[in-house]
Amino acid sequence: MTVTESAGGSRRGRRNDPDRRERIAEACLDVIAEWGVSGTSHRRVASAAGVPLGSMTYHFEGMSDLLHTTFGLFASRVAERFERRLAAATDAASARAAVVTIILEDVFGSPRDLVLSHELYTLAARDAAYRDLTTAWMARSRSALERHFSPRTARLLDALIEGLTIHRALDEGERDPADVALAVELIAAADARTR
Amino acid sequence: MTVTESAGGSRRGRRNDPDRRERIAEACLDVIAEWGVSGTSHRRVASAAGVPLGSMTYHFEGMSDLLHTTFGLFASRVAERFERRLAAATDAASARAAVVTIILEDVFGSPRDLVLSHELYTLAARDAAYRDLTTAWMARSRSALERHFSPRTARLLDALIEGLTIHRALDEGERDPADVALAVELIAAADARTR
Amino acid sequence: MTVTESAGGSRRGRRNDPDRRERIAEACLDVIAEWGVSGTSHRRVASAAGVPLGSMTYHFEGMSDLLHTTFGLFASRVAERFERRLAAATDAASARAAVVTIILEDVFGSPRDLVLSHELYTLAARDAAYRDLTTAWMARSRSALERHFSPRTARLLDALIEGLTIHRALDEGERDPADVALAVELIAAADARTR
Amino acid sequence: MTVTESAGGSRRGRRNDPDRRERIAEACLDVIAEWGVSGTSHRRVASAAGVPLGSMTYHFEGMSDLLHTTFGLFASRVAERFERRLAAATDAASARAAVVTIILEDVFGSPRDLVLSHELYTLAARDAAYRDLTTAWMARSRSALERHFSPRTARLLDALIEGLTIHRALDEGERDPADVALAVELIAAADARTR
DNA sequence: AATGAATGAGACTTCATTCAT
DNA sequence: AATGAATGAAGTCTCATTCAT
Repeated sequence: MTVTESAGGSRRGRRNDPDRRERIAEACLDVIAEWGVSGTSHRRVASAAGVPLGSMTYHFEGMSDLLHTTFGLFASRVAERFERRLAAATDAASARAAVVTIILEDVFGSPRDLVLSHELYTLAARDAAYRDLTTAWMARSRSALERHFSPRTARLLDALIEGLTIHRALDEGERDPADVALAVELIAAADARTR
Repeated sequence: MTVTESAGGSRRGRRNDPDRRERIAEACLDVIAEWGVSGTSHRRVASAAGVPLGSMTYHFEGMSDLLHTTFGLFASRVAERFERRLAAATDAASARAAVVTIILEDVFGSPRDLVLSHELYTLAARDAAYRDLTTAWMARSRSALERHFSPRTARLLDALIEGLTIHRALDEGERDPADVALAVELIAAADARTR
Repeated sequence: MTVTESAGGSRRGRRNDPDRRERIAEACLDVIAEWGVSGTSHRRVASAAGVPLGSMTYHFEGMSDLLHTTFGLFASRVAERFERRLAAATDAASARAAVVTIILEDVFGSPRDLVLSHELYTLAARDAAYRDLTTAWMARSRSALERHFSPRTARLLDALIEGLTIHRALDEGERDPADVALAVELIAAADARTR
Repeated sequence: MTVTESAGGSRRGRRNDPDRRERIAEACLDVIAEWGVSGTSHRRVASAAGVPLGSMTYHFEGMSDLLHTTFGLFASRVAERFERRLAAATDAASARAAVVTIILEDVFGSPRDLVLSHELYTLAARDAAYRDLTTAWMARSRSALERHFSPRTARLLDALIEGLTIHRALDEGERDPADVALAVELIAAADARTR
């Protein structure tokens, strides 16, 4: 193969580039984070990925295909981190602590992911074609929670995480981090009783 | 909304057709509901409102102004309904029932509002200029809840409503409506203890 | 824009260019003549008309609209010439001579019109949306012929004109102009008998 | 067709899949019938023929080569049918009947062939490179007619067929099939006299 | 011999905004 | 005060063709 351009001279060979598709999706994530779905164009993504414009519709059926692929990447990445957190918990108490950590650190801590989540939500709320992504994502979260909680509690905890996340993002007023721990306790406490 | 302008002295007038602006915002809401923020254009809104294209940039500074005004209208309308529900409650029990009703009927029941909410959330998550809208909206919700619950419980309930709403919208799997009532009970039960 | 506007003091403003649409159609005819319908693009027409690209879809709904308008112009222009020739004939003999002239001079004599005719025919053969143009055109020709011949003879003469035209255009072999006169006589001779 | 290449010695080979070229041309005919010459692309033809895109420019010099080959196939096929009809005629009367049949059934009866004919005509009217095809086609028709009619009558009959065909295709008004027989009689009658 | 990958040019169309009236 | 006309930029997508394999 012709390989990385650093080897060749000024020529930009790169004839076969099997990672091309993935690199584009990765760049697309950056573009969405910065410009929003509504500001995402083939041009901007191509430029961010360092590929010619014509490459976009060669590798992706169209904008929908590109967005779907990109958000699939994103959701799966976030879900993985979620799972890792909970897999590390050893008992009910540490599981509850893990949930609090997820909310306070993972979600509140990364504005980029938060923005991306909302972009996906909006897409999925409007267009069922993206709902497979959110459905699968939530299924993974729920499943991870079910290692430590009953199905019902898992559902409620997951919803709570979502709601706190949103309000943190959209409400400029200050919030007390202690609320998070309390809420988790309230919901999880039920688990002992109803399990 | 966009009070700034009409208050200023540099640009008087516009008093002779006060309905025009609002009619445009109303049409804009329809356009957003159908096409999304990303598909909303001056042309489409003008056409939906039955006003000439030139009218758009005459009555609104630009797209941001238009969107801000439009979503202000929307948020205020949804908040009003929320307040009305809770104002009708007479005691803690009926207040909890009101919350359940809000979730099951008002939110789950109107896909249009759900889509519009997400559009606004995404806008606000990315752009602080829209966060005054969401902040004010949530303040009204919280305040309405505080007629019956402690501030902390109000915050948690509000977050819960949000989270359940989202999951209902984005998860294609079936959900048990009874969960909603349970969750409200769990959160609100704390109120008695912590109040 | 640009509009070097010579004198004109109190003359109406040049901002409005009411002839714009027609000028574009005229330029489009040139482009089709040179590049064919298949080589006709907004860009080329805009450039030929000396208007900005954005002007194209402002003045015309789309390519179909542009082609339809343009060919309407063309057909009507050719039909006029046809009518004028026949209107000038005073008796059966001079009418037959007029038909021969039309074939030998008007049609054979202008390769441009011949090419344009074929472009329209192909369009109309495929797409019924253009058939109103050809139908109207033929109706005018027939009607002009009926000033001097019976309806049936008019139809046959018109068809003959068409056929000779095509063959002249597509057959590189030499043709005897006398054939044209003979054919017209053969068809028209029937007129005396069947009228 | 495109004999030039396979005859040359500089570019041997290609012997191991002789059907490939023809299969592509066949598919190209379908594509032209559906999309028109202007909508015909290598991609569409490759897809219709079930061959890889790269195969197109391998087997054909370019679009012109492809179109020329394809229309050669078409013209030869239509000419064959024409010849068969006339070869079956045994005397002047049955020959005239054959001509009427050709017009009424073969041409009027198959919209696909009509569209394809016009596509070729337009190509040939504009570009002399395709005129060898139409010239050869018409020579075959004329030759077939000359089995029964004088050269001059053959030419006129052929032109008449063409003209009636076009008018039938492009004029939405109703036509009387009897006209066809009459026209043939008028033209052919001359044959007896002038032969 | 044959082809999948890749690309730059250009296709049509929509857009927010400006400007003269 | 209000608007129709107009435009340059940018949108998505398709294309013929080249090239490395």
